[in-house]
Amino acid sequence: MRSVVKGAPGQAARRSGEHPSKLSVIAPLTTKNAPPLPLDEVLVGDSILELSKLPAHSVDLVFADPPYNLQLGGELKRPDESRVDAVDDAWDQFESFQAYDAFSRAWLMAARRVLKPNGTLFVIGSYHNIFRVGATLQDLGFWILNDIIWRKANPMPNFRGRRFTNAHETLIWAARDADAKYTFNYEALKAGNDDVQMRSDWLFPLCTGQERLKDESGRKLHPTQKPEALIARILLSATKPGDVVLDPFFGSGTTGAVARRLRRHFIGIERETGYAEAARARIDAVEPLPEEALIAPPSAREAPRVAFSVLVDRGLVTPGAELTDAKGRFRAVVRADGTIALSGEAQKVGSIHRVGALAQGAEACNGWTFWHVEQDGRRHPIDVLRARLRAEMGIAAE
Amino acid sequence: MRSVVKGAPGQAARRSGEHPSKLSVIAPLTTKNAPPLPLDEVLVGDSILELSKLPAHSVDLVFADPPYNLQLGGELKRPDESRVDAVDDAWDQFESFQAYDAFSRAWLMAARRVLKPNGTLFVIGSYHNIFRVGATLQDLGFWILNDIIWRKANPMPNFRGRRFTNAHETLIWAARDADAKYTFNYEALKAGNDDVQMRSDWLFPLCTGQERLKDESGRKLHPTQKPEALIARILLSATKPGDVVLDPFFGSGTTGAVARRLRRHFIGIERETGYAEAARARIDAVEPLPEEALIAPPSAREAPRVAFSVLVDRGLVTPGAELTDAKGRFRAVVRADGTIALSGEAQKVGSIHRVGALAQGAEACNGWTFWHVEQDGRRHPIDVLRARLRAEMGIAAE
DNA sequence: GGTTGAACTGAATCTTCGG
DNA sequence: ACCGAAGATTCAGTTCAAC
Repeated sequence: MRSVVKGAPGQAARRSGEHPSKLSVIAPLTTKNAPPLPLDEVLVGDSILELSKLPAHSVDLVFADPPYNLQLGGELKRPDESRVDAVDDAWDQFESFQAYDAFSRAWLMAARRVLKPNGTLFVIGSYHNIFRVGATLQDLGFWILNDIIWRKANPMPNFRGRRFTNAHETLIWAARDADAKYTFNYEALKAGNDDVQMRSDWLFPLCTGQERLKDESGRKLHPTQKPEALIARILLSATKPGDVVLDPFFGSGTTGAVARRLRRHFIGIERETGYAEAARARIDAVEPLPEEALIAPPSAREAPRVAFSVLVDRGLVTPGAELTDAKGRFRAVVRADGTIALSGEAQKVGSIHRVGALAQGAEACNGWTFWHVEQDGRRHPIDVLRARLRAEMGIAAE
Repeated sequence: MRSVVKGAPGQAARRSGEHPSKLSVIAPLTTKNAPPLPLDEVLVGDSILELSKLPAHSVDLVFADPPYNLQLGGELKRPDESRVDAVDDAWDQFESFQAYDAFSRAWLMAARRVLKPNGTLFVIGSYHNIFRVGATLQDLGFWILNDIIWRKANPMPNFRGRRFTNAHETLIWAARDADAKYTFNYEALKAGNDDVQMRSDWLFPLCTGQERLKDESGRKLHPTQKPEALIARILLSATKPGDVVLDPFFGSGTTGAVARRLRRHFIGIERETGYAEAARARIDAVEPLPEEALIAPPSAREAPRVAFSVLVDRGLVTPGAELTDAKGRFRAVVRADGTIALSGEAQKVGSIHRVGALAQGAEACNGWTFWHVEQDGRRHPIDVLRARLRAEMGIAAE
């Protein structure tokens, strides 16, 4: 069985893939030694083993919700597959930490191999494990971008009254490499947050009620099912539609359900057949959102570059026209080649940015917002003209 | 020079000391190899060296704000071209993660030796260092009780729009040993938190304005001075009056100032003479709170929750009376059922807390301290009326 | 004296492209 | 890889000068 999200695997991968030149057009995701990406599937098996079968540099985001503590029954294994014995005295606690670190190291290394060079990783944990996971991922070369706090709106109280209510969990967001050009949908997040930057502390309720998967007897299916809103915030922050999201501890499949709804591809790895099957059924029932609902708001960073000279060429600014700053303190004249000349005693010629900086005695200046033209008796930043041209170009392109 | 907080060292230590049977009554804090505790002093020197000179098992709490190892790149400018005054001090520079881990291990081991068996440690950090510190302290045998998030009310934004606003720092609270019978003032914290358990996420503004120490030229004295409210929350949570609080990275002496105000003893260790001297002067200027203000509040059982409606029922507030905030900007009318109605165009009815929040456009509000009544031409918070009622009820019960 | 607005500031791992 | 230039980017405060 296979849940297929709209769009063939090849298309999606090509859309968001790095190094397109290295990929064959016929079989874009196949190399001699690696099978194609099992997109939108739940792989049943050991995380580290399954990760090792996937091609390198093939996923955009890893979301991981690894086991939190050391009392894992038979689940915790060393990289050599030997089992870690449960221990409870003080000396063996140290031994257990070491074993947990080896486990973290193994899956983080495997995940890092599978990540695209510009990919990022989110991992969630509590104070029991997150410090060890964080240190380990730093040691492996991941570059932390943020730590993020999931503030629980409705945490479980501390029944014995001996500690603070454990009302949060910690996420670490890290790039594969320090110099990665990672995806971060800054403008969209800000627009959805009352036009202020999204902070590193996120408030969400626990996964309860209808959203919480139940087994036949009405008991919760999975002990640590995460709220979909939390995963959605992650995918909307650090991926684009069509991107590939891998979850090596898939559990009840929240990552897959959210990915399908948001039109991202997913790859799930889950060791227990029961969870994997429940996840597949859950994901199949998800209706992807209409594509219009996922269109990102315009991002200045991603808009095509338009040189000031093009505005002159197209006649939106006439050579000889006068530019001023917002308050009319500085003046400059537009030249036919798209440079401008500062008016006054010391005439300087250069780009809108350079001359704007010179006028203010600053090191740098965004000429698009600094310089204004007068139209209909009012001053407008020349950025307005650029926006007008971009709009025309967009129409022309269609 | 020596700042002396009320109470002789020996008395205080006896009051809060573990294992009194092991201490001589004549010289309670002196053993053959260890000098007496330098209470309420700032020791100038290397943290690890100075810690090693102190007697073992002698302090109740360690608060540590170690270097964060920020690893900043070039300079950063705000969108308005002003320069961000970064932490570029030599003491924050480490060769590698390995070097930082060795440093953490050394000071944590030294701190652990000095802690009483039932003592606890708070350490604060950011994602740059906190994961390493957390893993190290677990390795050393500390037992984590909580991680705590300081949510900054007014963090510095992310100027380049490439990450989430780094709006929090992380504290780890750990016991010296897993079986420690540590101090946790659960009832007091709950009572001061509108009778709900104190959560692991704390909201405080940065240390700015009058509280921030400045040098002769008006620049901030120390780059990372912490808000007193944050340290006060820690001392009120995990120590009792007379306890000994040690801060191995004393800096501008916030821990000492708060300890003195709350009638705890402190020991500060600071490497830089300039900071140590400023800290001493700062602490000397602190007036300890009256002892009555520090007596542990009656437990929740003794001080039953009093609903606002009971104040109305008992006639301490009359239906129809007007409530205002401290500055008289918002007004509300008391209704007979104990709800209040916001005055103005859009009348809102609800609890004192809810309507207070609505008035300010805030998420939450403590109506007891927000709303005031006018008596004898002066405004008093309605919390005063609640206190009066509780006093009457107490008398009635006796 | 009160009000308004500009200036300043805070533990920050803070860009991208083309030559 | 390095370098220079284009060009994108801020929130909640406090302080202080100007009215």
